[in-house]
Amino acid sequence: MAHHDLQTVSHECGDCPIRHRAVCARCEADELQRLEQIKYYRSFQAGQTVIWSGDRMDFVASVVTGIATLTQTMEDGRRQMVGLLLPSDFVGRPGRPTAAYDVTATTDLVMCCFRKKPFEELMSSTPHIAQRLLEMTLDELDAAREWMLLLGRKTAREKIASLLAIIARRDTHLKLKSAKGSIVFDLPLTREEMADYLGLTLETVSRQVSALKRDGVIELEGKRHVIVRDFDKLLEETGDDTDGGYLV
Amino acid sequence: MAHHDLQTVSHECGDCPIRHRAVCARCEADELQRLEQIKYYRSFQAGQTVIWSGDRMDFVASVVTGIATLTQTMEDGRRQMVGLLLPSDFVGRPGRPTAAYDVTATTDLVMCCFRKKPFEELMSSTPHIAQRLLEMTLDELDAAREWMLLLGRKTAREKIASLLAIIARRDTHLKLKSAKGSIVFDLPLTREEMADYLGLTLETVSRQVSALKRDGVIELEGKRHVIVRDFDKLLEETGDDTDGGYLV
DNA sequence: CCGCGGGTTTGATCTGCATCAAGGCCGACA
DNA sequence: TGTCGGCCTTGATGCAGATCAAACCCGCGG
Repeated sequence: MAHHDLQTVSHECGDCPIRHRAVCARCEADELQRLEQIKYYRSFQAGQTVIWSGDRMDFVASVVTGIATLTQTMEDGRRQMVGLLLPSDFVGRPGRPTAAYDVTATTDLVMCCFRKKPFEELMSSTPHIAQRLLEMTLDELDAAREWMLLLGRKTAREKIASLLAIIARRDTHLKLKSAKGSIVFDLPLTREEMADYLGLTLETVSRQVSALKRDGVIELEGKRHVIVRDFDKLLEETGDDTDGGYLV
Repeated sequence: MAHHDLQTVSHECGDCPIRHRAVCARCEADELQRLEQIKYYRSFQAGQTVIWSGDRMDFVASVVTGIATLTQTMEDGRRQMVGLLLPSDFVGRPGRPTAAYDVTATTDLVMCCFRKKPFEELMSSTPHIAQRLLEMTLDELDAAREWMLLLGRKTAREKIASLLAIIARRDTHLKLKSAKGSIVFDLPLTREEMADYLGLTLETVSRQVSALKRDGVIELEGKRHVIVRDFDKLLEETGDDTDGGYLV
């Protein structure tokens, strides 16, 4: 099959990761059409549960707008967040029938869903989708392992700084450290959610956020609005290697 | 292309995960031959470093015999193990030029390596290899997230019990709980390595192992040889859901 | 205008694990 | 056979973060 002009085409929902490398506009058009056919949108209100751990999950999806969390809960109620889904992040595992975690909308949320069965078929007929998914999954794995270091070895203050740095980075699309200018963002999580993410209690989170503010690392307007005037200063608090870039 | 008799063929290194689903013996033979061509073995002594984080990594590999660990280290020396590689586990990420973690042999180790470039080519021409890798990576991601719960929310005693349960399970290939009979195995890790895995200090590990022994949850012969007479009793100590199976 | 409730802060106290320190065990090697 | 060096255990003490307990802030509905 001859390939024609090279260009990137993406199906219409913004940053959705289920899009193709630049291959061949014609072949892509085909696949995109098939994607469109199995795709639908779902909206959730802040606080709503998207799916419970163990439930049958017959779709895969990507976040269009809003924020969702993945959490695990122990019988006695101890909770650990194991993932934070921002726009363009992907949820769901082809080949797995049930959800492995609770997925919850922490803000109003729109997801772009693909019915799983046809998605899997599409996947096996178009190899680069599997490769794209593999790449994304490897990224998630790296992030999870980075988080293991945080949970196992960082102090409360370092944990808070790391979380703030990650959110700041994600919000502003800076991949590495950016020295210039202030970064301003709204915390998408309550203190309790931050605690569940960091393996702390909400009181400790509150105290450490106050401490970072007192020490001039961050500024706060209200409880959620954060201003970082000197990102490097924040990075120093994370305990991470600062010179080698973020993901070594 | 016509498919012939269905059967599973595997290239000759034991449990290596880079093997094929049952497809077609003839097609497989082809691919296996290509795999053989790019494959080689490497041996390491206990304690040797296989590769340092950040180094160029021009192969992917699977563990044939022995045990290796993945660790991350902070500048000040705090260490967190982020993966434990037992026979048949896979290391390396297609599409990534450098290693993301230190890989160390904790016992004598034999790995079956594939040169990365040709492996990637093979991967793009035989889609089910990418799918197999995706599946394995998803499994690793699940394990990493399970571990995040452990690091963030479990007590020292629960952490030890969980580690013992995982090793016992891996050693004996039981997928879920098995009530019957004693399980006997050797700890493949020193107390310090266990500590690095669990986000504890070696002293705490030692104390909690002693405590589990004192409380009759495990028996010890020497320092490394563990006997679990009642696996359920051990599972109760892990804090995990015991009824729903292991991976919910 | 008040009262209510969810999220947050702050203080006082407690505790599980880290830290510091001393020995014990045991295999290797002279 | 002694002793040296890894690894492990055990004890004493300290401290970061958990827990318990108030009170504050602020948007919202009455």
